[in-house]
Amino acid sequence: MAKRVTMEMIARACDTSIGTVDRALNNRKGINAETRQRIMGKAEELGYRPNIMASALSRNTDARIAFIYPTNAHAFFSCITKGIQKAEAELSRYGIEIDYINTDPHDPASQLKLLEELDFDGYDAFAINPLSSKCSAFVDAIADSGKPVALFNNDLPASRRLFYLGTDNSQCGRIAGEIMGLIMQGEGAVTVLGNFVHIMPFYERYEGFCEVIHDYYPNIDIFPSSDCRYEQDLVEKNIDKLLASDAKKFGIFSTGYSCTEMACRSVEARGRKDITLVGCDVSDEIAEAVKKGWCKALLYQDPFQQGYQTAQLLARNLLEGWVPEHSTLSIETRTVLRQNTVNYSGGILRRELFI
Amino acid sequence: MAKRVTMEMIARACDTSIGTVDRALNNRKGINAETRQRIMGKAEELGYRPNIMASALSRNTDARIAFIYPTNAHAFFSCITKGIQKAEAELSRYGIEIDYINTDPHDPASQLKLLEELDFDGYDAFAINPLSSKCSAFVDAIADSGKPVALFNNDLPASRRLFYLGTDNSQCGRIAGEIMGLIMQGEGAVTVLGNFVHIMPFYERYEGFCEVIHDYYPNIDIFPSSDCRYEQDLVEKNIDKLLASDAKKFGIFSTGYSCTEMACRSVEARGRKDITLVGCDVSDEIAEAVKKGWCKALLYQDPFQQGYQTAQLLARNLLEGWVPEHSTLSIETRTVLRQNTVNYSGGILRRELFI
DNA sequence: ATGAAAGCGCTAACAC
DNA sequence: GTGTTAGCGCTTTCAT
Repeated sequence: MAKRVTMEMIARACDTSIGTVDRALNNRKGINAETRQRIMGKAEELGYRPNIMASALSRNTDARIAFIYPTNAHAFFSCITKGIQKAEAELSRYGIEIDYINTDPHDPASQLKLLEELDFDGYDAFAINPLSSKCSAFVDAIADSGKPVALFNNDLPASRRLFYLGTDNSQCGRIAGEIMGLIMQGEGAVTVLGNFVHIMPFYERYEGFCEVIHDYYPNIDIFPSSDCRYEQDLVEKNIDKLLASDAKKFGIFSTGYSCTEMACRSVEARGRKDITLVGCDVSDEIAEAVKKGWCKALLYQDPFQQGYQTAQLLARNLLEGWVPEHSTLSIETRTVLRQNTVNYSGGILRRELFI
Repeated sequence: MAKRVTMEMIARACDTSIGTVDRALNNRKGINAETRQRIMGKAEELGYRPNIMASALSRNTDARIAFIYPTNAHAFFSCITKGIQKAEAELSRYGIEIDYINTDPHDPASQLKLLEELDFDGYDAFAINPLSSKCSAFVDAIADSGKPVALFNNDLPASRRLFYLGTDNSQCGRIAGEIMGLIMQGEGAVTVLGNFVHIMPFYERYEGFCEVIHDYYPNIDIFPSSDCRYEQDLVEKNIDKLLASDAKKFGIFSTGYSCTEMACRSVEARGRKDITLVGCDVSDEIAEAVKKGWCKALLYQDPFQQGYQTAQLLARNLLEGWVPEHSTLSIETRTVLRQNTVNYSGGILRRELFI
């Protein structure tokens, strides 16, 4: 092992005690400002890097991370949870504990209420999937108290988060546009389904999609579509409108899991494999539709990774003071086609086989 | 922190000393067989799990992993190295060191020679990308000595490796077939390029590809192609033959980075964007061809992950005795289209932005 | 074959 | 504000 620089070496070099070095290095109170400077300088000079194992061993008490995010029955959220749990299992050895604090995905207000009532002192770090821009105030308040807060799945760029981790929604839409254009060979009419009013990322996907169709496949017409909320009827109406046009080829880009499920049902009920359906997210029902050919491709946000990586990175910040170079961290959107739906089970990339 | 079971607790419960518990738990010599049994039983009963931090701290000396794999100038190999290096940086804190032992990718004999001469005693674990089935003997010899050996990128299923980690080549071919079928709308003629004689995985990709074309797109003809080795001329000849047919649409599946580069050049030189070219791996040149539309899609093996994960998992085995549930671990093949080539730079998924 | 004890590098509690 | 010291859970060496 390369000779490791220890706190004791710094103490000797500065002609002081290891206790004072500890105070300086860890920003504790009760230390003379210039002593701190001197020690920090020496540590830098010697290339000191804390031994996190000794640290965790000595601390002998867990750090707690609060994971605040919505859940419901859909696989998307349970995959996030599984990812966090995997990280938790790995991190428990390093004295990190995680609390799961869930609210309803469709009720931003309940998340805000929860944040208002939460005892922040009980936690050392926070990971939040914010449902509303009003969460910013809480993020900033926590950050002010010196504790790290990570955002995932949905960003609040104006907040003082340590980092945001998620997929690039615009690129998701762009890839969908590319697949659509390739399969439709640059001609026909398409429509985009989504719950645009309620869910911000859907709009970003829509924009990315339109950009690509516009730039690379200008002969494909984009039919304006009205919001689908969570209603099959509205989906049918939009598809009816699309099919009523005199185009030769038809395409549908569905920007979220719920409308993807509805679109799959609709295309299957109509028995129209000639329609190029491209969707988002994976569930067992959606995967089945892809296997049978009703849906041609899916864009996968890898929710498991979103949970796992957020937890891991936050732990790294806690354990070794790591900070990201970029405050926005992305998970690459994966493309799922018929031949790799087998990798997905319960809407999740099968982690018993895949790393 | 949940009350952790320590060696001291086991020692007390067994009315023996912590030193003896250490001997039992870590399979050291100099301990009575039944004492060992008793201690192991108690440890199991109490749910003992070693504290790897205390262990590493106390050991105060590094474990060494030998990484034996081929390299040349191509991005594919440098990405593997970058992945290993990332793992190394993370693992150095846990007393793990890595040695990089490289040979020429096209010279299996030199790798064998190296294995013959290597001092196995200098290492605690081994990660090997084997170039020949003759490596099996070394894998087994090392395994017999009780040290873990992981294989990556290329498997030797008959060997006594701890695990194999890589992509599913058959699925890579299947996905390529799917993309080809979708874009060609199920009709036309395709050929498959590769270096089949020398490189085993290429053949697996070929088979997967043919399966899908056969099962789902039976109206696409597959033209037999002769081996391309590393020669542009041979690629041109194969493509000439393909184009000489009376098919309306043409497709090319290229099974490795070198023939993908050559195929991109050929398609561009011919100015034939109508040819559906699907390739494997990413380099700057290949990415450029995708951006410009000469190549429609790439299948990416994520060499970075292959290196990174192999190192991480081997370390986990060393530090905490982890063993995989399945001895074959896969990295999911990624699909790269024009809209996500920007994520790749120097043939690698940009890790400064992407997790 | 077994036990005792000295650390590994750090934190936290206490003394000055 | 600073120094001292007792552990954290384990490995390793030295007695027995």
